[in-house]
Amino acid sequence: MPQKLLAFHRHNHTHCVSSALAEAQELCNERGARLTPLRRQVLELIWQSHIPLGAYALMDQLAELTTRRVAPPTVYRALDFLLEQGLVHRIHGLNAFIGCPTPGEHHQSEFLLCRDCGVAKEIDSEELSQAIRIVAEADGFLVENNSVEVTGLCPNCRPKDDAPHERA
Amino acid sequence: MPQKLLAFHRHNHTHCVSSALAEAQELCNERGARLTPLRRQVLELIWQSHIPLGAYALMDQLAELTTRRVAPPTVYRALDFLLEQGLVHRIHGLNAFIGCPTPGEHHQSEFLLCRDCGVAKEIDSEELSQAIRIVAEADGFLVENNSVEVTGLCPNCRPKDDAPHERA
DNA sequence: ACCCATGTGTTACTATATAGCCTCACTATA
DNA sequence: TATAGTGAGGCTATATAGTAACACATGGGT
Ligand SMILES: [Zn+2]
Ligand SMILES: [Zn+2]
Ligand SMILES: [Zn+2]
Ligand SMILES: [Zn+2]
Repeated sequence: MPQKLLAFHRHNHTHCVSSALAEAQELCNERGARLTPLRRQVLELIWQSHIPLGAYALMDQLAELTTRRVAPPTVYRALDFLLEQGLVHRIHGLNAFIGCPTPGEHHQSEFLLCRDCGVAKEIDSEELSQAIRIVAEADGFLVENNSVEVTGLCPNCRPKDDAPHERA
Repeated sequence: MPQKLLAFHRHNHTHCVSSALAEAQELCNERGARLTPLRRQVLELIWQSHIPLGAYALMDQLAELTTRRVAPPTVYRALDFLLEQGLVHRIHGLNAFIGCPTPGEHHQSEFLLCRDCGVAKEIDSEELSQAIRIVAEADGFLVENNSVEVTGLCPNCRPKDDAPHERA
């Protein structure tokens, strides 16, 4: 299983980062898009964890790294580029951004968000997208884009109440 | 069919408003919650159409109606109350609020959003919620709340390309 | 050399949301 | 009746998120 789909489990995250960056570079090359140093750096910062990162947090980290002041437009422009290229997704409910583990393929923005540890896991379920399409079409609605943000507790943070039998 | 589920179709919207307000009052009575004049007025303003309304737009309208200055906390507190009572939903992708046509029942926040006319229609599909639960459970994720915002074109705004046969 | 397109720096600003404090009205006791 | 508690809402200020507009730089084509 690809590391990048293991957000909720212990995994070699260094591999997530390096493969995300490599894939991004490759995609941009194919498309003639320019993954500039700034854009790459922003992407790398977003991939530092599986927890969505806000634009201003990103800005601060960037400022520390470059030891220069970084203004909002700088980071928002980089984010816009990454969003256009499908390399990151925006999590509206958190005003934050998260790296896409499967860029390149057109897909929707569908996430499980743990309210305790903050980790976001992208879900890519044909059944789910299908269910949405069916509901929409029943209303004569033409779907262009969907955003699913499911909040709850990830396997690490949910109570282990499977066997609460008070065994002495 | 209840008026309030006809967002995309011509309907007697006055009835949406009056029944929403009546239902809200009833629910609040049952629960011992206080639907104060301000809260009622905010709810009524939100129900003025099926287009989600931003907090600041709401504020301005409220200020005009009362001919007094209205500060953000006033409207946000009313909105918080209405959200808690499940009388309105927040549309994160638009930073806006919309009346709930079926308050009382516990349900998720799932919407079709027309990017052209702006109308939002709440969808209440057990299949969709089910699909989400299944996907989440496959990851060991405990769902607490889900937010689905499907963007596209409503039946009125989508191109009528069903029979584009260029008949003279 | 020049032009042009694209990316980034910079300032200023708009938009959205919250913190904290005060007063008022209502209610529950003493 | 006094009085303390509670919750709603007015108010100022502030925090957080996102954008507009202009200046400058680079790099490629002519
Ligand atoms: Zn990882
Ligand atoms: Zn993705
Ligand atoms: Zn209506
Ligand atoms: Zn609802």
